[in-house]
Amino acid sequence: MAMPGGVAPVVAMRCTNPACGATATGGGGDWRKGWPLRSGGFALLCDKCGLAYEQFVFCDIFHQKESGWRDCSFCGKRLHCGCVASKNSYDLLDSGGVQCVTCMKNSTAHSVTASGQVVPKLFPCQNNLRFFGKSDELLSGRKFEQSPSLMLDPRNEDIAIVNKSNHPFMVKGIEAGQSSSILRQKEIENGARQIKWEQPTLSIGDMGRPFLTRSQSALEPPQYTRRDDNKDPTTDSTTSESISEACLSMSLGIAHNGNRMEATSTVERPILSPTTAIAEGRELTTTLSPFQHAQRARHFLTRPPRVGEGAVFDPTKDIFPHLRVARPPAEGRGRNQLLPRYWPRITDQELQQISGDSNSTIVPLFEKVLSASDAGRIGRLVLPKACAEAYFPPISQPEGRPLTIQDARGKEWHFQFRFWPNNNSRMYVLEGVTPCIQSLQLQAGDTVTFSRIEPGGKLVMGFRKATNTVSLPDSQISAIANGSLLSETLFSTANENLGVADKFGSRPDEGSLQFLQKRSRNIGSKSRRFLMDAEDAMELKLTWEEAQELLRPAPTAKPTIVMIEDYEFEEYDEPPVFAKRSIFTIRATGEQDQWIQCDDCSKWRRLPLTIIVASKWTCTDNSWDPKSCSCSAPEELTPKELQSVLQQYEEMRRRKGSYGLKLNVAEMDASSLDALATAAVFGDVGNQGTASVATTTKHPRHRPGCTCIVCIQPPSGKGPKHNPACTCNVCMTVRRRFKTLMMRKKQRQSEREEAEASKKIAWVNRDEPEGSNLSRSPQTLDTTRDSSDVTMLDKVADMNKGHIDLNFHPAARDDHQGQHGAPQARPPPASMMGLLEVANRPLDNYMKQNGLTSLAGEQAGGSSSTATVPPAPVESEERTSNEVRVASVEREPEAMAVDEAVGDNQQDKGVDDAAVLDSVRA
DNA sequence: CGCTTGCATGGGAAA
DNA sequence: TTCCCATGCAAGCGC
Repeated sequence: MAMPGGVAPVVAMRCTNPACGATATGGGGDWRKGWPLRSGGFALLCDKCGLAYEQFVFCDIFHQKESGWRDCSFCGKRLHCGCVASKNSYDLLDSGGVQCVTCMKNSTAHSVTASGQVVPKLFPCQNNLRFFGKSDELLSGRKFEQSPSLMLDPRNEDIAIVNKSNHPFMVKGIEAGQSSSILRQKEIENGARQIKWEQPTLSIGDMGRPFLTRSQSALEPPQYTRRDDNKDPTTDSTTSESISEACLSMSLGIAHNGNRMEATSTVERPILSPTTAIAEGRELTTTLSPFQHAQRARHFLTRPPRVGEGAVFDPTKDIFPHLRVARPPAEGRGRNQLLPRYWPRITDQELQQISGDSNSTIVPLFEKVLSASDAGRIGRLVLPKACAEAYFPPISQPEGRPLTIQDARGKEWHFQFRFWPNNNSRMYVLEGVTPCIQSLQLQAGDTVTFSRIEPGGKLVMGFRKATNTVSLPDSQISAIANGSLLSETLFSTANENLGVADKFGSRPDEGSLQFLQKRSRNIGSKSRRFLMDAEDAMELKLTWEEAQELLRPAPTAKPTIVMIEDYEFEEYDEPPVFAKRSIFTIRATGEQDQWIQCDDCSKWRRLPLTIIVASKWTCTDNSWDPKSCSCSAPEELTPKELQSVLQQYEEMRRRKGSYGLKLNVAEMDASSLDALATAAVFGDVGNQGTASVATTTKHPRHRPGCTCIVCIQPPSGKGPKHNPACTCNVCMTVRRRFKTLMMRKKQRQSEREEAEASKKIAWVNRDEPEGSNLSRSPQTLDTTRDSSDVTMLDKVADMNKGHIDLNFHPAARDDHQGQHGAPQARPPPASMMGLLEVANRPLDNYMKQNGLTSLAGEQAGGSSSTATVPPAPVESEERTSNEVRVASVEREPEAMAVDEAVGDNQQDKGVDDAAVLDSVRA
């Protein structure tokens, strides 16, 4: 395209940060989106200046992002962020910063630099004329005298050309391909968003301010003036117009141009590039939310929009019908506008599935992520007040009215729609949802969507299992905010491994999802309103296991010992720190090492156990071993050893992951102690191998290797602080459950005693001398299992299925022994840490080495089992790693049994831990 | 004793 | 500061 004035532009991008001003030609820089420009689009920042966008985070119309406050660039007045945007308490400045309302009145003839320097208004501007950069420099011309530059707004693809006369002018749609490709590449490289710029129906800048530019053409004088100065008098009745209102006027204006009034969003479809709308959805909702249009324009509208006719804003429909984008509800009569987290995210495919082949159309109303109480047995689903009042029949009495809602399969569910008076307000609930929830197998974290079929107005509900999503465009910020996606993101890795599909009404891998949802519940519910950037979400693509591997107690943290149910726990006041992943190994001597990989040469170096290394570590940081403080130094481990260690490490992680994923929710309750059992397993392994991987699930407040109950629970940040006499609900429930279990156990045992009376002799013949179980060495266990062992293992397998067979108890064997000998006194109750001492010698060694209080030792006095257990033998070092691995695999069911058994044991210290261990190790 | 029901409470998001 | 809403909790009820 010929450039105006015949100037051959040099494509260059200039950092909009006045403090930086770096210019890159040809895309050599690394650019990112900066602060929003009042005229739409965003400033352009280079990586050189290192200016994070978050530093300029501001509140948009929907308050999706807040940073608390900003200072007026003129007077320094502190402007509190948030609602001030919609109240027009400040105005955005293209050079960054904001301008308070007072200064706005005085600044019509000014422009301003970010530093607060007031400069005269820059230049007469034609349509779409825009300036990015330091206005003072532009005026002085010192930067642009020598070479004309193009400054590109990454969103707008509008190019401001500055020629020697310092008159920038905008060229739309040209060179954008070249320049935007740079940005596109950078965006993709950064992984922040998968933005596709290929199909700009209009320029991207128009996407960000879809109607502004076009209307500016019609409405604005050819000047670079404040938006507020160019209000459409027919629609702007107030002196303080927000961006959205400006957009409203634009949309209506376009609606007048031939589209139906109702279809404010229909109007947008041909305007918006779907891909861009997705990518820039946040800005889209900021500047031009159809829902906001609907809200604001409600009094203009005479008919509700019809989804099936394309009335509902659906930026993905044309090209990405399968993408899930939060759609603002098409309508709403509620006084309050619907929060984005309730915006339905129904794909067209799902809409099609609901409506079937009929001519009916679906109006997505809202959705809600089920909370624990929603999905619980109580059968009440709390409805967002605004949604209930907007979309459900009005009710005046707390008793409410019956409501029939059809699910996607056509089945009708009858609920009671009612409310409770609550703080001079109402709390709306759907009662009787349990059958529906159970039928659809919904759980906390899943999402229920509510829609309406038109004509007829019948309510329909769909559901969506909490699952992973593909790339996370900004437009789904609202979805992130609603928590489900957060949890989805958090556990996306596991989900991806499972190949979980997200289908409307489908049933993806339920067991795994249950696991994930169970685990994500605590996070999701608490983080429901958390707000993250897509980048943050990317960063959080970790499983809990992975996250915990990176969490360590702060080096300076001193734990305080608290007693809970007679067990000692370490409590750290300081938050955990993120550490580089390391591998702990145990030698045959019991000595443990920490291995860490150099980020430069990838060699593994030995570190002291107590060292916590930050995210990046190289050999040169190895001040503990002068021989290995250089990348040129040879690796201490032989390749074979290294391979063995890494294999075990990966195997451990893999098996641990798959093990967890196989469990259902109920099992997970008990198996949260898997680390304990796994540690026990590998503790044996450690005795058998040359260098074994010491596994642990690290709680952020505890040291590596700690296997106490706190460590093996998610890092909630709040450790148990219950005392033995605690009468809180949890403790009472736990005790009650234990009591029930014990009663059932006794009942079953008495029943089975009769049934098994005929088998006594056979069992007697098979029984071994007292204490044989505990006195066995691990290798004996592996190699000399007799049939009774097999039987026991079968029972262990049953336990692994989630059924805690309380009859399977060494006490039963004792009973058998008692049949042919003197009745034996029941072993004194052992502690969980007694189990640990038996099964986890190396870890205990580790704890001692690290000066940790030996919980096992604390409990050993009262545990006969620990007293009778000989030290785990050290196996020959000739044993290969493969053998070690096999041994660990064989013992995995036992570990799982320990999970269950110990899990129950926690409920009451009186449980016969030693007996459980007997049975597990038998 | 367990379940249901109705209300209270408190954290946190929104205004 | 207001208000939403997830959840706790106690009273009532039925088995």
